[in-house]
Formats: sequence, structure tokens, C-alpha cells
Amino acid sequence: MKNSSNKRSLVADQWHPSSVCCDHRAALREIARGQSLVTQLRAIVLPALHSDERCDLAAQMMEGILDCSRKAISQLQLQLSSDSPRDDDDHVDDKRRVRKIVSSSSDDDDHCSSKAADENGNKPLRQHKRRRFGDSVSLETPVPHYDGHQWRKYGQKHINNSKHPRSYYRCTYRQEEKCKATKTVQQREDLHHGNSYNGDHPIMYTVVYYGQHTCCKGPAALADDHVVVEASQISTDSHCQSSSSSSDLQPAAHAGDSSQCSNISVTCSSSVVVEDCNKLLDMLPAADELITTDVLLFDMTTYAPLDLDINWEMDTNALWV
DNA sequence: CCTATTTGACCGGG
DNA sequence: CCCGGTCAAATAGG
Repeated sequence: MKNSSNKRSLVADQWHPSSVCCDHRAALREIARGQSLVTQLRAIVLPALHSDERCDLAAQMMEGILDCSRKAISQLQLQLSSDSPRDDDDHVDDKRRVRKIVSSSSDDDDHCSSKAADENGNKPLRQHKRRRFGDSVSLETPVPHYDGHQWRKYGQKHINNSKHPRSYYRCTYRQEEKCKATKTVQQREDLHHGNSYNGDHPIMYTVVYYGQHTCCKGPAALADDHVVVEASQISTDSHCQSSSSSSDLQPAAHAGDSSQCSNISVTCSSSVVVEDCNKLLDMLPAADELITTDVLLFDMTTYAPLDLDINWEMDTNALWV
């Protein structure tokens, strides 16, 4: 019955054939999806191979595929930006608003941005910008955190008529690199009644990305050849925070009903992910159930989140030693 | 102590 | 006035 339906649960199909007006965006999404799949495939296949030149060849070929999609993406984006001049990052709402003084704590640290209180003790201005819905890309995935970027949660809201709250994330490097990328993550409503994660269907999340990453110069932004570098930059910069392990939407699950919510999400850089592959395999729930490669793929991606945008560098030292 | 998350208030748009 | 996005104080966790 559902022979074909569970085969495509990995990355959601965002292809809407009816949307003729924005083929480029649809094409972009599709290419990005393929890029993501190749990246996942690479993470699974390469560790399984023995270290010989064929493995190197396979790695090179996959990197070549990723490079192709990278360049295709940048070409499409070039065209998009030339076609639609309205495209800009934060056209959100530029009206300056003064917010009521909430707390008169004098010299607050520059916790979020430069709009702290004035030296003279003037009232802090609070620009409450609202996001524009324009440049969003939505995605349904069982692994809402495998996009390779580092996110920092800044809010969570209960959304009307939906059981699960929506979490709001912004790029960790927002201050340092003025990266304006944000995303929201919300667990989808259960497709069937009863427990959502009981064999049949993984818990799916709707992830919506807003804005482009300007921090780690995601490959979508510029098709360069040394995009690979920044994965290690990230890890050295912040010591690979795998801190977000499973904490993410757990309180929501607690607040709701039971739902042991066996998704574990780790956000960290690539080499560590690969290095922990064996451990991750141990953590897999009930290997008997992993019949199809799809399920295996899903679980691998659950525990070893990979990149949608950034190109993950395979740390061969971590792999083969 | 420092950093990330939580959480309730604030704010703008519809 | 309601809804949802954002802020920032409080809190948790290392």
C-alpha cells in the first residue's frame, strides 16, 4: 500500500509543478536537495569503504557532484538576483520604533546588539524588525538540524491550532559576522493518531529558512573552491558545540503528551560527526528494524547531521586512523 | 564565571 | 485585539 510513500521521507519534496512563476527557485531547491542527498550519501558510503584509491576516487567523484551543484546554484542565484532587483536581505520593516523601557539596568552587556543604552543613560531603542516572508525556503525533514550551520535559539512560541511549538533560531555568528540568516523549526502534526514515532513514520519537522548565510560564506552565496575550509574554522572557533543534543524540542514534547521523541540532533562540525560514527551506530534504535536503506539513511542522518549548504570536508585522518 | 536556552513581555501587522 | 516574531532577563549548565 504505502510502498512508495515511505521511500521519500528523507527530504521532503518541495516540488510544486504548478508554480510556474518561480522555476528558478524551484530548481534551486531541487539542486539543494540533491546536494544534501549526496552529502548524506557520502557520509554513509565513504566510511564503509576501505581506504584505497577507489575510495579516494569515489570521494573525488562525490566532491565533483557537489561542486557541480554548487556552481549551478550560484548561477541560478545570479540570474535570480538580476531578474528580481527587489531581492535584498532585510527589507523587513525599517521603521524605527521606540520601545518602552523595560528594565533600567544601567550598563547591560552588549548582549544582542549595539542598541544598548546610550552613554548618557538614554532610553534604549529597540528596533523590532519583522521578518519578511519573501525569501524563505521551507523544508520538511526528520532532521531539522542537519544543515551544518550553527544556530542559536532565541525564541519559542505556541502557534495557534498546532500542537507543537515553533522554535526560532538565528545564526550563531550573527553579531560577529552580521549574518542575518534565521530559521524556524516546528514539528509537524502527527499524520496518524497515536504515537508519532513508532516504527512507521519518523517525526517530521517543518524547517523554514530565512535569509542567506553571510557568515560562513555558504556555497550558495558564492561558488568558490575553498568553501570546504570553514567547517574546520567553525570547529576551532567554537570548540564544536554539540551542546544542542536533543534539548531542542524536548520541552515541547514534555509539555504535550508522552512522545519519547527519540530524535537526537547534534549540531557540530563534520570531522567529529564522522569520527563518532561507530558510537552513533551503537545508538541506533533496534537495528532489526532497520530494514530498508532508507530507514538506515534516516537514522544516520539523525545522528550525524550533515550539511545542506556548506560542503562538509571529510576528515580523512579521523576516518581511517 | 561564561555562554546558551528558556520564557514571558513587547511589538507590529492584519 | 489577536497572532506570531523578537527581545532580553532569568535560568540552566559547563
